[in-house]
Amino acid sequence: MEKNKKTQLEDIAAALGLSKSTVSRAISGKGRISTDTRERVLQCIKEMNYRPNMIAKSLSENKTYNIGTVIPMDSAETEAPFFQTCLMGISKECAVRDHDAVIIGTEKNDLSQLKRVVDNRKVDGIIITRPVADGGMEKMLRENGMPFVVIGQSVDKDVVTVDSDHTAGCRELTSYLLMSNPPESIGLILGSMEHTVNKSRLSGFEAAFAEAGSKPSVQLVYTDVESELQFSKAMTALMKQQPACIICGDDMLCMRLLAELSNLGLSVPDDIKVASFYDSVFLDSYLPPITSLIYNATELGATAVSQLMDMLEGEEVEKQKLMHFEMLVRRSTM
Amino acid sequence: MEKNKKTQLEDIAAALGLSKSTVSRAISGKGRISTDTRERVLQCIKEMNYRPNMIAKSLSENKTYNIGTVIPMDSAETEAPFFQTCLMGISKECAVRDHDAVIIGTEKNDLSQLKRVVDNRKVDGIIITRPVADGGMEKMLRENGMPFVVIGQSVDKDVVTVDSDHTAGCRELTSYLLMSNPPESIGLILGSMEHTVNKSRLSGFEAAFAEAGSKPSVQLVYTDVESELQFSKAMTALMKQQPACIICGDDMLCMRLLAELSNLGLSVPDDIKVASFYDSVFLDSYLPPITSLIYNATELGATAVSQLMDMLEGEEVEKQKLMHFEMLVRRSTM
DNA sequence: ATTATTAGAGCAACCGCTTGCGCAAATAGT
DNA sequence: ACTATTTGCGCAAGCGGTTGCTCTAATAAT
Repeated sequence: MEKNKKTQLEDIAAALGLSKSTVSRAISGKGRISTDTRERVLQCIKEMNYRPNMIAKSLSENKTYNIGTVIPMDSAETEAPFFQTCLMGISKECAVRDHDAVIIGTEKNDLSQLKRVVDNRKVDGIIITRPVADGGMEKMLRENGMPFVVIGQSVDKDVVTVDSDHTAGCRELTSYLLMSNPPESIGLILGSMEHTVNKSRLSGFEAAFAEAGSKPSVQLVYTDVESELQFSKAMTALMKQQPACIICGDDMLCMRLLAELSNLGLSVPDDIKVASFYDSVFLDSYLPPITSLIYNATELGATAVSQLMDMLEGEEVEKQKLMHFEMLVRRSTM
Repeated sequence: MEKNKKTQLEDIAAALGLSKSTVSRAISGKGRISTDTRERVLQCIKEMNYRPNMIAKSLSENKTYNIGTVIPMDSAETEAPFFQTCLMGISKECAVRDHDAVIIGTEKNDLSQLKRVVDNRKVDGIIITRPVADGGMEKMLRENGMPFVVIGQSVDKDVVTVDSDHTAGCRELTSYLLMSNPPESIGLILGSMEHTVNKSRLSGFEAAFAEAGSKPSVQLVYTDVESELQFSKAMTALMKQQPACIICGDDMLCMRLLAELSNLGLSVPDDIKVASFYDSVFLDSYLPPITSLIYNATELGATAVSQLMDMLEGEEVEKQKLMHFEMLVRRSTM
């Protein structure tokens, strides 16, 4: 296990007959330095394959070059592809900026992991994905002076958020369905209202009806993603109203709905039309392909990182940034 | 933004009239120290709410207290719940050991992210989840003297791996089906053979037949998870053989299979039986519930971290650790 | 030609913690 | 009672970068 020491600042300084400071400045481009030496240094760095020791850099700059990402560990939530896709965007954008993403798994109302990371000063800032409404995390982070960005909505209008425009998306989708279906035949099925995202969706749904001068009649709020019993009951109640179209809040619900419909002998789109949020691999490979609002989770993650990075660099950032959905009309609603 | 400096070693040393070194030793318990002062220090730390600066600790100890986790970023793979669940186990176990998990998203055959993290010395070790067979990563890591553990299989019998025993699991499942179904009616549907895990599954499948003194006849290896066209074609070919049971390599395939069967008007388990690997929320909430091999991804992740940690501490660790599946017989095969 | 200014580079302190070494006091050995 | 050990603690040198300040040489200004 003879590990030949990594080359360090000193080495390349020696090789060029310069001092550490000069080399350091050549790299960062911060102080005053001649373009000539600068290039010589950069050249030498390449040749000697020098990579700075980020830990040392961190210590002296008081920056970690890490950002924390809190993701829920509750099993049902965890399995939603959203978080993982989002994580990819975060990871990618971090890499671009020479940062890294450390994950912070949190269980409902348990801030201990987050606290640990904050106390240990392991990150420069934090990204919260899909917060539950109580805002406990935000409060804690603020108290500890830790900058953060939320992916989703926040009750506090002062926090920086990035979100898909669920309200507009759901409104657009609903309006589209209202064009060729009677208002009383359109149903909505959502996950728990504990997640702010579902509130947004609901308000878009209602807005579309308001615009059309009518009111929703068939509607279902399905509040517990984990309980199969509750889902079945809710489904039965919903189907009794004989909706002609159903909008699903997410693709997990949609898959279960589709299975249920198939059990009932109803075929899509002939007997009933179905549309959903988010475009996981399920929805476009399903037969028939499902109309959906395309949800670029990767982009959301990447944008959140950008916002956070800008904050850390002291720039003014746009609060409450909203990304547009793309509505993809497919066979399930034709 | 007036951030009152965090209390540091010096402060608590001053408060007690001791030196930094003594306090440091009191914390780590490494040097020689009287139990009396030790307790006083610990007490004072609590009172002054001291948390060591991990960066400084890292620099002097030459340890990062971070472990890297490479996860695939290819969209289809990414959406598999496996990785995320696994990540939860990793995160949890890291926390227990006061470490953190940094994520390394990699796209097929692109080692650049991994290289960046390694070069930057951001981690003490790395966990690779579900490697593709070529072993490029492993080679790179070895060359850079970076310790690692693989979740899955490796071609190199010298690397430390943790995996569910897919061979045994698939054998058990197949044997169970062979008890009440004719051998020629059992089909298998797998993802790409590029993933070693599918090889293991296949060999377990074959082993069960061998034990029963017969050979598999209906069999399908579905090699491209992303191509819907290929999936359809493969399905058609499979169904032509009129299997009475189908084993799916993972729950994603299973969901698609179920959708397809439903389209064909076949009902489970009356017309055809279905069993699968991994127990995502899909499989047990589906109607009927699907027989499956329960795959504790969280435990896999946690175990990988333990193994890696032990390696880093210089202990001997068990190579090729295998975790048992639990077979859960449900209605889909009754 | 002489002075004022600036550009280029080096010295050394610092970031906050660990640790090898040294020294005095306490304990053990004979 | 006197030396040999051991115990408890402090000093100061790292770890590998960054950065404020200083100094000299080069350029600009008068």
